Amino acid sequence: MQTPDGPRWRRRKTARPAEIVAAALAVFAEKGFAAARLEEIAGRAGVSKGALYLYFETKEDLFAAVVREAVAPNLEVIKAAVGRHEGEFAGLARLFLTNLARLAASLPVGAVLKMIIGESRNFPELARIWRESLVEPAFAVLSAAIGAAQARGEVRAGDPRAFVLSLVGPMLMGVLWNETFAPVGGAPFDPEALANQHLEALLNGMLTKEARP
Amino acid sequence: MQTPDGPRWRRRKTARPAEIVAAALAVFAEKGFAAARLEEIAGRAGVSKGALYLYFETKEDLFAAVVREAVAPNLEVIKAAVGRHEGEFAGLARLFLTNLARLAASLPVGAVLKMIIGESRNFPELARIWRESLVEPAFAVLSAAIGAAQARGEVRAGDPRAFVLSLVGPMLMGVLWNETFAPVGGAPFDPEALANQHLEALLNGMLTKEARP
Amino acid sequence: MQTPDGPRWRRRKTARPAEIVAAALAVFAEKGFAAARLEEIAGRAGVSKGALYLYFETKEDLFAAVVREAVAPNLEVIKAAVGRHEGEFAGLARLFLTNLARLAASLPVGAVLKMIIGESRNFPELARIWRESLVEPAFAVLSAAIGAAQARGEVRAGDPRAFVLSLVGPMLMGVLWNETFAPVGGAPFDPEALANQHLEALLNGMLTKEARP
Amino acid sequence: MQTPDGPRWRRRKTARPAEIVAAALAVFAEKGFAAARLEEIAGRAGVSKGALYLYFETKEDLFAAVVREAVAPNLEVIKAAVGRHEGEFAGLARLFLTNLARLAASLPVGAVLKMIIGESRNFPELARIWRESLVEPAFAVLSAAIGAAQARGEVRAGDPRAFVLSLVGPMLMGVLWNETFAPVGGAPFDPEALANQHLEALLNGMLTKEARP
DNA sequence: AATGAATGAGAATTCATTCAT
DNA sequence: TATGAATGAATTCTCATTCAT
Repeated sequence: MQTPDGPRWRRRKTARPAEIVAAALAVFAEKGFAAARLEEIAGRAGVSKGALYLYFETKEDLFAAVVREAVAPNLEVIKAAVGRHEGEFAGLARLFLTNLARLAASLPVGAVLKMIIGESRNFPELARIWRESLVEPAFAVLSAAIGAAQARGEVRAGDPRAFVLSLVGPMLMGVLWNETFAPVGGAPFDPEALANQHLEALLNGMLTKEARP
Repeated sequence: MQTPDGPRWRRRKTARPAEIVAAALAVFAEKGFAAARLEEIAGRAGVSKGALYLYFETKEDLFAAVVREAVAPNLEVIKAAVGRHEGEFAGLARLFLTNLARLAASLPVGAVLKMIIGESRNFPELARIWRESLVEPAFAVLSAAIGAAQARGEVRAGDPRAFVLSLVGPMLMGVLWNETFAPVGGAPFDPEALANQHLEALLNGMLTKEARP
Repeated sequence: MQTPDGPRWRRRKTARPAEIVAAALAVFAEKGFAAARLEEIAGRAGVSKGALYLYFETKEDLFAAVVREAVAPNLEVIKAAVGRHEGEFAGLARLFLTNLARLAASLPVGAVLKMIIGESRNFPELARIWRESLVEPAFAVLSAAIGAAQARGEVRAGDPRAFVLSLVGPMLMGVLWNETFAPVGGAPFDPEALANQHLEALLNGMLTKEARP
Repeated sequence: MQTPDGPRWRRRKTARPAEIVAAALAVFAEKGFAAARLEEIAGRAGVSKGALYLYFETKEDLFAAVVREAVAPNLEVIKAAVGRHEGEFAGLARLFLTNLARLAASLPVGAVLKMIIGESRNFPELARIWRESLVEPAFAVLSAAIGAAQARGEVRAGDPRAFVLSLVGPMLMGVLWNETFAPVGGAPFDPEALANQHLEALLNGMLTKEARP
């Protein structure tokens, strides 16, 4: 069935599942799980409806694959941060947010986030996977680093987990904003600019030295 | 669910719509529009499926009512902030976040936010209503205040809109977190504590004076 | 409950069933049984939906009343014809068609006819009532008269029942036409003019003497 | 209804729509639009409910297809008559009624007629299509022929359109009778016999020469 | 492997009928 | 009597899933 000089065709075949998952991510993120139609996913992936069932047992199974797939690249960001446990907290923070901004530029972070938020109650299993394999590890790494920095007198007193939200919240809301309001006329945020400005403000204070009490 | 010898139902023409909208908000927020079943909404509101149609023409119409209804209480927060246009920016920021935290304690802010984010692509009209009647006004008030404070040398240089995200992003992510991960074992955030800690850190700097470059 | 000088009110009450039946005839004729909504009938009769059930057990019961009611006045036409059994056939035919035309001018003959035709398969009982109490008697009277006239050498040979159709068919199609095509731009037929012209043509020949073979 | 060891269904993409339309015509004619259940149509067509939606968007759409489809064969009758514009009117009349009788023998003319009459008020658009594409053209051809015959002194004076009703009314009432009363015990009319007898009577007079005034 | 016609369970919607008022 | 809010069975329509081709 396969000509020795025509590997293009075989490539295609191997890539099918990934193409389907990519199309599915787009549709699930846009419409939500229930409103997403398999026909549209198949169409965007360039295959027939029936073909989906050659690779995935059910719609839910496909959704699970999408979610699991989406975890992987994000793990890189954490690992990149984890690799530099030592040194000042500011450096870690900068590294983390910068990587997040870079990620947002190349991958549909907003879409994934929206999907997770939107479907967590309908698919607790997946929310758990996501939380346990990605979110909690990230929180743990960052809040541990913050705790250590506090012990060194480097970071002000306070709940480390809340500080994590202080750090990443604006970034995440930024990508969610782009996902939610940009399509209806909202000016989008540039993740990188947002990361830089927020970092300086949060670390050093949004108020000027003169304005502080 | 019902006393066997009591009346099978009771006339509640005036109270019904609000009860239905409340039940619908809960279900739509939990499941999303498409996965929400009218039977469940009716059940939670204590009426029959058919009764919904006495007050709302379609499922979509009910959803629109829910979304529109949810705007009003949030507008209060903005108005409360607008009342104190003068004075230092720090005061306005405190007032705003505090009100937001108070709101989150009494109303399902996270649920509403999640609903808007999740369905914005499926119901652009409603996303537009939200943006125009609530989100942009809030952004406008806050970024104007920030711009003025910058002119007075009170706030550091930077894009005022990005600063708005720096200010409210952690709060919003906090309520979204509670909505998303609390049901699967995530420790919830207390909105008030989050607001206070984030305010002090953002305004004055998360790093201690000694740690600053 | 009734002032001695205000019999209007009592009248109203007594008239209720008749008013309802009249409204129901109009709606059933216009929409057919299944598409007719009790709410519309009630509205046109100026009563509430619930009030219908004070006078009629079910929608079907109301429909039966309408059909039965509609039989009565038509019976008059037949009786008027029956009263003149003797004399020439032409006289009987004229009398019959003229009465039919007069009836059509004062009562919704077309609507009733349409209703009967449209619902006969869904309500065989009613079709049977209609046929046995009105249509067959009319056919019997007319075809008997035709048979007698044939025996007298007054009417040409042929199936008397088919001649009945020849006689009344155009009139009935005329009222059906007015019911069906007049609302979408068809020029309506005047029953009386139709009756007169058809009578002369049918009885004496549509072709002129010269044109006959 | 199905051999237990045969395939559960068979692909019939091309044949299906016509089969469905035929089944739908039968059910719509019998029950009327509103009372017709898609399940019954599907059942009679030998497909599932869902399959209907592969070919027709809605119940109304299917009904429209049925109505539109039913125009075509009837047009043949008119065309056949138009082909003989010249010659005596009697010949045209004979040709027309004979074709109509033949049509009634092979196609459910009565059912279609009943459907149109019954639903004209609920679907004015379809009544308009029927009137404009079939009924008025037929009326125009026949009344023009009658007018010409009158000018030649061949047909007695009178409104040509009314004469058209005189000509076709009995035939149409005959097929409607068969549709309406035959199922409840009424003796059916034979269209061909009816056509022949009516033609002779109408053209030459139902009364014998001796009986004429 | 791949297609897409066909299925059928499930959800929104309608409306005759009931019943608290 | 009279009302009309409330019910729930019935019907249309959708779409994940299956399976003949």
